[in-house]
Amino acid sequence: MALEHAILVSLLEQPGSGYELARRFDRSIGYFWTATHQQIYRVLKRMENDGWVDVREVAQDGRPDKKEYSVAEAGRSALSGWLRDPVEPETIRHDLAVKIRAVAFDDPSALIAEVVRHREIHVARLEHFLEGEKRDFPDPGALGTRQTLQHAVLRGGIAFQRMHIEWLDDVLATLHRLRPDN
Amino acid sequence: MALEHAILVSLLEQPGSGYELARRFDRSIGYFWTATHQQIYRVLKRMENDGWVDVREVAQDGRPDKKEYSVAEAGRSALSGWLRDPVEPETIRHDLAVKIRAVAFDDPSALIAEVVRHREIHVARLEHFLEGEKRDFPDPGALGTRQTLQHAVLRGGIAFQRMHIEWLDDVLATLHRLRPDN
DNA sequence: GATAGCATGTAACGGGTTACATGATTTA
DNA sequence: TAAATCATGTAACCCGTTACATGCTATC
Repeated sequence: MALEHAILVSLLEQPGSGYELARRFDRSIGYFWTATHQQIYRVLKRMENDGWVDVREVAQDGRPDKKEYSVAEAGRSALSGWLRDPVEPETIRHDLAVKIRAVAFDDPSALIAEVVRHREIHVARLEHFLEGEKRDFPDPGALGTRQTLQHAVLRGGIAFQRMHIEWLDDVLATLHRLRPDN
Repeated sequence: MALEHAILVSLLEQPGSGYELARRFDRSIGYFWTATHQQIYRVLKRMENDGWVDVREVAQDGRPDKKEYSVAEAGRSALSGWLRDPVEPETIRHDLAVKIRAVAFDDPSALIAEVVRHREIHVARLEHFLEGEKRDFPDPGALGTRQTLQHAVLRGGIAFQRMHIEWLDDVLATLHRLRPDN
């Protein structure tokens, strides 16, 4: 499990509330990890109980109060220990691949639309990532350590989207070859 | 959720026991989906209760009896309906990416070994996939529908491994640039 | 005699998803 | 006045992981 560690990294980069963390998981952290606010609040509470994070009530005007979390010493060393533990490479669970093999027992036409839809989503994500790259890392030669690492992770997200788009093109060509009448 | 649908596809390709399904999930289905025998037995029981699969007790000599499952009509139409429903593209959850960003607050050297380890695992998986390709699809021009689709899925797995290896090389170069003394 | 393979399960735990719930403020 | 944003949570359900459990047969 890395959600708690992803939260620790994000809070080390910048302390913030559960709500703010949820927004970060929609943006930069979303390049490699997703989490909903429900998950985040649940884990934050556990981390608070375990002494991994400190909380500070912050009054705001024109907005609800918030709880600002920051990393405590125990959290820092928990992260450090985890960094030294091996983690498993990601296992693939790809619904589309199941559907592709299922087409052998069904009509391909419905799947073609679905593959096109997925392709569009990956193209949109790629564009979003490329915009983020242009905005946040315009001069890759002149980055600090933190940004150099963030950029390397973002390049992984970009490569992931590009690979998907190419593979989906391949799948589409294959599906069309199955029915030349289409 | 696609485990039950992956099982349906596998049983359509070839009826079999829970044990046999578990082995298939270690092999060809493992290109795009993983599952343990515990999961499979649990889901098979549910599918049996729902009338998606039929069971037949098969006595064997020199081996324990087994329950051979095959797809029932209700299972076939459930799969057909699912094929027509949109599924979400995979969300990325990448522990290594969390670790990479965490390095900004820790020593990079431990991570380098971990990245090298991951790279080796992906190289081994790539080789395994390429062997499977050579063995099962030696003449891609002369495949039936089912195998053409299986091959397309396998090409996705191959592309996934290649992308990973390239990205991990990129990450390693980045980490080394952070510490030119290493 | 020990290990590996065949075959089927139960139980406990934690994580992820979805739905539900509240309440204030700002903007269209 | 309706919708969007800020902010925090509870509850239920299912899925995936890990550990435990049994017992037979074939091979080394």
